[in-house]
Amino acid sequence: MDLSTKVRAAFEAAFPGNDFSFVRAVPATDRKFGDYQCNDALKLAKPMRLNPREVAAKVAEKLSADEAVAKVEVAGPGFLNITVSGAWISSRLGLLAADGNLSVPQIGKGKKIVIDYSSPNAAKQMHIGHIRSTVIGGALDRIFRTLGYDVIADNHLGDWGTQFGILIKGYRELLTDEERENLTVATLEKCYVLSAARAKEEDGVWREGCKAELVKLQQGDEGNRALWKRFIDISIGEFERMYSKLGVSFDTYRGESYYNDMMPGVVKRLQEVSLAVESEGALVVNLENENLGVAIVRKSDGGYNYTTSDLACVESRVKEYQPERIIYVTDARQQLHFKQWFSIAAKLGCTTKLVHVPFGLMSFQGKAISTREGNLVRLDELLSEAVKRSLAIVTSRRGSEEASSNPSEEDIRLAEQIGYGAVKYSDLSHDPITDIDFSWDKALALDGNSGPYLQYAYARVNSLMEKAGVSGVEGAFSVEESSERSLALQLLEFPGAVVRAAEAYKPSILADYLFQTAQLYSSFYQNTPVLKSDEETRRARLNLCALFGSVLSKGLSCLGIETPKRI
RNA sequence: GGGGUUGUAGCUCAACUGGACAGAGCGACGGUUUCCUAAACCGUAGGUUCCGGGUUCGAUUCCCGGCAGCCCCA
Repeated sequence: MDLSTKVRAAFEAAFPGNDFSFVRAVPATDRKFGDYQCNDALKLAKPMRLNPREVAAKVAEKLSADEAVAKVEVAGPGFLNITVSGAWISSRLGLLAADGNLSVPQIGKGKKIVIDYSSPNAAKQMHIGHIRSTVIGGALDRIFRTLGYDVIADNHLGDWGTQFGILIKGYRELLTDEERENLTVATLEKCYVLSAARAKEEDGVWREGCKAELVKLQQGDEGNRALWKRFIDISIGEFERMYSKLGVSFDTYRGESYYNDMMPGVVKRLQEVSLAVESEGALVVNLENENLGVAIVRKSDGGYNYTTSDLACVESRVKEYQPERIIYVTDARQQLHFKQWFSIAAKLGCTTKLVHVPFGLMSFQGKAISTREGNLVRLDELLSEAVKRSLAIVTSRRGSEEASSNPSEEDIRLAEQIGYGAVKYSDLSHDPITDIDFSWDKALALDGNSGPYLQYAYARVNSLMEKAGVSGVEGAFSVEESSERSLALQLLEFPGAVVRAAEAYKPSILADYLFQTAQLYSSFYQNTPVLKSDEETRRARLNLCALFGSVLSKGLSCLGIETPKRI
């Protein structure tokens, strides 16, 4: 039984007949107060018209009867400070180690959720602005799966719209045969820029040509359709190269085009229930009484916009999957848009929980990232730089000239794991809502609170276990010294950290937990001998190390970060 | 003009949803490799949590009013 349950039971025993479901024990803010604290006696005192210290004292009396509790004290205005027994900690560690999920509760069992993230535009290269949605979404994806949810990861590609008219025209007339043969996203991007520039330069003929290609595409012309399909396939192929480096993968790539034909139906339904009304030629939904302004669902030229396509998309997903909720990971600028269409969806009878997870803007050199600003750093450029920097350290640690001038395959692979881990961790370790001004040094930090710090801790624990000739937990745990105790108590918090990260939609909560855990381990490692201690202590400490390794590895895998066995 | 969001150490960020003396990393200064990987560990310095009110036994956290940055809408 976990401690919160025990404390709750003590409240129940002391004051029968009340609802104590909110009562919980949390790790003590300061170890000198004990291992755990409970502040809930203070909340009860007023409604019960009792002195808070007396409430706490009565609960303490009941609690002290429990053999898991070594000491319980009432402090300050009515805090309960609880010290648990070493035996209890050991038995809890045993439960954690014995469970394949490390006691992470399977609260999502039988529940389906859709997570919509990354969503780059087709035919354009990914850049550092795409990291956040991809990495945060990817982490949430893995965290929810760890909690037992059946997750459908969907990539809502920008794969439809006027840019394809421009692209097709450019492809037909501006590219060389060779470029057409070996088509890449970089070529497509260049092709788009050239063609768009020409259309803009008052070249009416060119512009009309682009428009004509678009119309043909929309009307299902076979040639244009095939070309479009090819652009999309090439784009996805290249995106997947990035995704594999970032540790994410998608179940579906349903871009805007997938929902295109459903939009008239959505508009029709909006009109049927009189939600949408004509205004200056456009069709709009007025949400002013909710302070959400006005959402346009069909423009005056007959075109649709994102509100309509998002409504079509949600209808489609609900019909196909009946998910418990749908999570959208996009930048914070879109908050109003999401509030608007969430509200409309609810009015159309959608009962699925819709969640927008907004993240802060990424800028570079103080400016929003854009081609126009010329501050666009391509994602593959960042990732190769990450590998380059970690490779330099990896090879220098090898010590030989040979290793640094001619790195082995193995070292390169290691440098990739470290470099990508550094990039991912630097984003995931912050609250998503924080704005980030990109800098190479921040994105590629290799020491302190960084991905490599965590990977290093893992490599060390792994090496320790190898030397000891053990592969995992064997036999009982035992915690004696304070460095063991601190680490042990921290390890017990792992399931809670995963749950909190999911509830708040913040992978940063898990990242922060793992960093703190690794810090406690590093300190333990430095100051507490393992291999050289006597047989009994050695086995117990090795168990603690093994469990730390499992927690770290599972936690990092939730963040999409690899844990090499050796660094 | 309306709305959202952020404001915490020199810099980058935490603070488990209202708890005890606000914690880390980087940077600075000092120390630790005959000992399980020094990408590490230990220590020192550094704070009016933007400002002013309010609620509360208790506020970085909640409420009201300002100020500043970023963003969205018109």
